[in-house]
Parts: sequence; structure tokens; C-alpha cells
Amino acid sequence: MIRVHDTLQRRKVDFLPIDPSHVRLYACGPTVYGLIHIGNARPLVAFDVVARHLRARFPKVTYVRNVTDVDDKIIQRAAEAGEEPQALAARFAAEYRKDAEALGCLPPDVEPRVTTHIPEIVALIETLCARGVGYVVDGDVYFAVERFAGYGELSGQPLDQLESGSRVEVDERKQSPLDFALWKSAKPGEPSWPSPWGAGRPGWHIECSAMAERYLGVEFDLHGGGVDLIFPHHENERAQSQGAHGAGTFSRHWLHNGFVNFNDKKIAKSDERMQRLLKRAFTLRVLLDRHGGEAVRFFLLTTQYRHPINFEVLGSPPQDGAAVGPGSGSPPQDGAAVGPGSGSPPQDGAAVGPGSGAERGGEGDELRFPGLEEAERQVEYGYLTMRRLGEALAVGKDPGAGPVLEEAAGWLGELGEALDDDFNTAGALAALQQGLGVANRLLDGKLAAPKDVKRRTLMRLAADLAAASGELGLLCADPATWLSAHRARRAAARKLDVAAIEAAISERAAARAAKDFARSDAVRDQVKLLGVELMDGASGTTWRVAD
RNA sequence: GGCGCCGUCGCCAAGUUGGUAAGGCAACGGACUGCAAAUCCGUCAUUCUCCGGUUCAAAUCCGGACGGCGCCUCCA
Repeated sequence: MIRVHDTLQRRKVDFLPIDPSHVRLYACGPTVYGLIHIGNARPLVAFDVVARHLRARFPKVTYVRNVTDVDDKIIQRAAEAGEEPQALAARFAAEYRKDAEALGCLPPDVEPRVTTHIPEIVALIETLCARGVGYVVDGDVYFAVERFAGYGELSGQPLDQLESGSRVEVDERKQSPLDFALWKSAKPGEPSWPSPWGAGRPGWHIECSAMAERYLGVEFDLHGGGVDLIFPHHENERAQSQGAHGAGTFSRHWLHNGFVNFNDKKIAKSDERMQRLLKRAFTLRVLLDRHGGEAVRFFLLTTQYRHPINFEVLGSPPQDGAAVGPGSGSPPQDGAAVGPGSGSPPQDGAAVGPGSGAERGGEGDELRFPGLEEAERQVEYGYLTMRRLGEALAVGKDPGAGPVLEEAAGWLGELGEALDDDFNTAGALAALQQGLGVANRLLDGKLAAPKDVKRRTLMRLAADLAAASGELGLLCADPATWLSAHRARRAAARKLDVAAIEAAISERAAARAAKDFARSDAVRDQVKLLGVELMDGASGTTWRVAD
């Protein structure tokens, strides 16, 4: 039995799908006006695990994750860049998909964009107007909050308090200050679509209502997004959909992920300098290039999705340089700086060697991200174990059916139970680490077992590891491939000369063969200074970049 | 002003429909190794911010204090 924390009920509840043969999930995706940052990555990963685990527990899951591709901010950025808004949105939507893939997120079943669902949106607004909860003013359409009884239920906001707390200039044409736009009439130069109320574009919240209905029906199981979306976005989505289709419709449960805080503060709340830093140096892309997608994913999974997670940054921030000098005040050009093609992943071969000058102007190079470093080490441990397992299993013959060691039998079940409990990925990771530990112990010969039992257990561990990978979206790559890419990435970061390292290894091998251990150790010490650790194994010497 | 979250070992982090503190990192000791790395083993919270209360029993429930954070119209 899966249990989920439902924001609407403010407690953990048993998850009983409306249709157990088909679970339906909707998650709010990003507005694509620039490269996403680590904070945007959290819901991506969190709801990817939700979808994966639901698939493990139910026969069919439809996961819808939208892309908002028309919005004030897109229009503004496009104007700044002298680009068509739709072109800019399409460009960053593509970049976003690259990031999502690098994070190990499976593509959602449907990834609807707002601009291709205008007819559905218009139809929904028409329904709302027909039912008297929407009203038209000069080509704009608003939702009448006071005519919808359930308003405020999701966020727990009493209406009167909201009004008094409102700190935004109130549009006098609205019937109530709380009313929000369903349709905005077009201003000159803005993208627009024809509608019964004149040319215009959708308001911020209506797209999710319309697209969820289109792909999941009037009623579905789960709706997810960041905590900041509870109010007003999700409150308004719910109001729109229930306003059109009645109480009890729309999503049955609401899931909200906590923030990724930046040195213990919300990113948007951190001071101006830090924000600028974030935009230039901490796009998700930079972190992915530096530590790999799986490390970022592992990091995000170490904390249960509802809790805040702190993204720690050590070291002195890059100098703001020109930005603090006279003539400062120009907005960060993150949009313009990341045109298509600038974010190509490191090429295994090409990036190695001393001359790879593809550094990003040194920006952020002196910064360290301890959380990502530890996560990367954990992922490496996983792949090292998998490689050992694969090597052991590559020889020998099938032991047939029979018992396996007890130590290896329980962890996958624990992993599943942890995920059942409101997608507790921290608990699941702990179970995974137990499984990896058992594999290493067995491989080390630390567990007593008859030959056939041992081999059968190793096979079981490999199979269970594959199952765990599928649910967590970790350790899904081929170990040799991942490990070599990982090493290449780290070697490139340290500007190591791979050919020189391999030459040193050959030289040392000759010295060792001649029992010249003094020479051998000299070579070891020499490469150690470069941050390279040599590992002598049965099949020769390999190397890794030290932590 | 209103709504809500959080405070568990040096660090990260499970556990909160009550039943007697997972796991990871770091540290220290050890096995293995010609020396290393990787891997493995052992040690590492009588205690869960503090003070009361309920209970046979509380990190888990209730009240209060202190500390941190978030939302209250376009930010994941």
C-alpha cells in the first residue's frame, strides 16, 4: 500500500487510485525562459521517482508534465534578446529536455505545451463564463473567486485574510481583488491567439487545468509541483477545474516538493550578488557538466521530497568584476549567454589533456559543492560494485535454481517499502547501499557460502540492483561506460594529461616486474601529486582521479 | 496580520496513526596490499533544541519557550 502526504488533507493518506488499472499523475513543469537551475531540478527528479514507483506498483500510469511556453517573462526575455518569444521558448524547452535527460528522468507520457492547447483553454474559459464564475472585462476574462465556494481549501487561506494581505496593486476592473486572469487581451507586439473575447493569451493558471483535463480526464489521482505553487497556482487551477466541472473533480491528491535552499536561504530570497552568481554559475547545466547528472540526482534523492534540501557552496564566490564597477546595473545575460550549442557535454576523448581550453572563463571554478561531491562518490561506489559484479558473473556457469544467502534477500523489499511510504527516497537509498555492501562482501569472500549458492546470490543481487535502478533512476548506465566518462570528466576538470598518466603506469609496471619498488613507489607518488590514484588489480593497473 | 514547515551524533539524513534512535560522510582502530587505492570489519547519540503535561511507555501526542525557514498573485 502506497501512502502519500496530501497537501489538501494535510496528512499522510492511503493512496487508492480512482482506477487501479490506470493511475494518472500531473506535474507542473517549468516556464521556459532560460536555463533551469538546481531548484527546478528537484520537482523533475522527485516526480520522476513518483512515476517510476507508481509504475512498479500499478499496471498502467499516465504521467503528464507540461511546459509553459507563453508567459510574461518569456515575452520580456525575448524582447531583450531581440528574438521571437516562441523561438526563445522552443530553444529553452529543448535545453530543459536535455537537462531532464541528464538527470535520468524518463520522458513523461505526455509533455503538453500551452501554445498547442489554446482551443482547450478557450473552451474551458467558455465553460467557466457559462457557469457564471468567469466574467469578461474589455477583452480580459477573470475568475470570480467569491463565486467559487471551495476557494482557499488547498492552501488553507481564509479569503478575508488573503484580501487584507494582498500587497499588489489592485486592478479596479476586477470584481474582487482576489480574482485572477483566465485570458489576457493582447498588447501590441505580444503573441496572441483569437478568442471569443478578442485576441489574447491564456492567464497563468488556466493551461494546467485545460491540459490535465485533456490528457487525464476531469478527475485524476495526483498533482505535483513545488510548495510555492500551492498558492496561488494550484489553488487557482483547482478553482478553475472545479468551477467548470463541480466539486470533487480535478486531482484527488496534491503532492508538493520542498525547496532547494541556497546556503540555507531560498534562492530567490538570497541577496542580489548571490542571485547573480546563481544565474551565471549555478545553472543546472554547470553542475551537470561538473559532477554528472547522476550525482545531482543522487543528491536530490538523499532528502525526502517534501523537506527542504540545502545546497551548500564552499569557497569564495567568483569576483563580480565588471558587474560591480562603474556602469554596473546591466541585468545578468544568462539568457543570451547560453545559446544553442554552448552546453555540449564533455567529450570523453577530446576533453582530456592539458590543452582543453573549454573552461567557462574560470567562473565558479574555485567553488565547491560538498553535497554533489559526496553524491558523486556514492554513485561511483555503486558503479564500481556493479562492475565487480559483472566481472564475477562473466565467468562460470549457471548454478540453477536454489537458495540464496539471506543477507542478499531483504534489501530490495525494504527499498520498495521506503518508496511506498510517501516516496521516501532517503530510506530507499539506505536500502540500496545495504545491497551494494552485501555484494562487495560476497565478492570479497567475506560471506561463507557454497559455490553455487554464492553464484546464485550474485545473480540475484545483479537482478535486484537492476530493479532498484529502474525505480530510482540511478545506476542505469553500463558501469564501464559510466566509470570511464566519470574519469574523463574529472581528469578534464583537473586538466590531466591522460597519455602521460598511462605512460607512467607502463613505466611503473616495468619497474614492478623488475621488483624495483623504489622506482614503482616514486611513480605512484608522482601521479599522486596530480591527484591520480593508481589501483593495482588482478588484471593490471587502473587509475582514478582522487576525491 | 493570516497560513504553514522545520530543529535527531562533527556534517548529511531516516524514523513523527507512541513501544524503547536506520543509513551515509568524516574520524579513529583493523583486515587486505611489496607500498597504495578500491573493498571489507570494528568503534562512534541511554539520547532526539529547551521546559512542562498526557501515558505502563514519547524523538514521535498536547501546551509553552527559543531558534531557523517558507507562502500570502505570475518564483520549483
